Amino acid sequence: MKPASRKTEIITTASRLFKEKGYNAVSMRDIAQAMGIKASSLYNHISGKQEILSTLILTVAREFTNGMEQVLSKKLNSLQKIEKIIEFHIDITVTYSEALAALNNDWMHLQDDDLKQFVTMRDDYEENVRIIIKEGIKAGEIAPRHPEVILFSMLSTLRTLYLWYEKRGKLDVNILKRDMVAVLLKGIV
Amino acid sequence: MKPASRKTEIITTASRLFKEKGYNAVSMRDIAQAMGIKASSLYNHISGKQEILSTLILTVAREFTNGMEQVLSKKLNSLQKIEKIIEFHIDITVTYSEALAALNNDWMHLQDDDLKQFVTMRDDYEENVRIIIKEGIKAGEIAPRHPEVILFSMLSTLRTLYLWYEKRGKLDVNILKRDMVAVLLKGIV
DNA sequence: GTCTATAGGATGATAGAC
DNA sequence: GTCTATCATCCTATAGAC
Repeated sequence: MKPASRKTEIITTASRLFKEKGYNAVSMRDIAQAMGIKASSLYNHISGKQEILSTLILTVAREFTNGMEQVLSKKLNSLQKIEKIIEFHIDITVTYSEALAALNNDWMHLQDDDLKQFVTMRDDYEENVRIIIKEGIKAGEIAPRHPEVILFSMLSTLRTLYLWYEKRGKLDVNILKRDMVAVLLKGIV
Repeated sequence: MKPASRKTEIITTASRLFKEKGYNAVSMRDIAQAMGIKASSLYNHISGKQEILSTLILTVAREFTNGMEQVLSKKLNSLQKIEKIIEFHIDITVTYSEALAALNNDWMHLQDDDLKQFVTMRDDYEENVRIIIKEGIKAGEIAPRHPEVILFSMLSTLRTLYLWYEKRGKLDVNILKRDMVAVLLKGIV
């Protein structure tokens, strides 16, 4: 294991604590204590608490945006696109499971331009999934149900996967992808 | 509209603010200001901030427990039970949409016995759904996929419905129930 | 790169007047 | 039932010694 930079260490330590208690319930003293140093020492590596939050959230948000761009750039039908989306969601969840807690629960504590960037990325992302679902319904690949219900059901499952992945972490990622695609696409009946 | 008691007014005001920013980011001064009074006046009606949180969360948690008891008391097959669960989740979401934010995101800030009560109710609830799914698989009513994937997919969709219900609030509750049952049971294909 | 000390402000809660 | 005044504590962040 290569020794991570101090800044990286701060961010990963903070993300673990944010996941447990949320951004506002974790103090700079908490983060420092978990690292065995004093709160004031943190400021030698980061500009403040906000930098931790925006680094965490925007890094992962950009991963989602990249994943979506990859999917859109390929010649696939709607169902294949949705399968790919499910798969890269699972990949991102496995890689960034702690940061996803902050992204889901603490994004509203971002400030100014960071907040705007995040909201734009999130809305664009959602709109792209919405378009894919509507195209799929029009093409007869997806059942003609309310597109918003499909969109919501799919995204809420994928967005909260991080909460659940660790508990049942023994599950192989490929089995998870296969079963998740099956459950979301074909239901449980 | 009957004038709600001051205590009720505090709790509903707080729940709205908690939903926007989370328990720890909302101060007693914020709650008071939203009601047009001073923070110190709140303490004539409630014992403290913790009482607001535990009232909010435990009230809704008991609704879920009641709903589950109702379903378990009836002679239904597994699929019928799951349909009923989806339906009462939607009913609770419509009635308590703001409190559900606190239940989902701020339950870890409950203290002592309130925290224990909540965790017990949540775990019991989850275990009951798990048992129903496993029975359904055994009876051949539910597809033989990983029960934990089914459990998670269903509960994560239902638990975060509150986030989404208001945005698309025009949607009729009965249409929502019908489409949600269809999407969760039969998938989107 | 970490420390001690501390500034400057917000927070939950209480006491007591009206 | 609400107010003003206040306490004790916590918070983020900075200054400066080592």
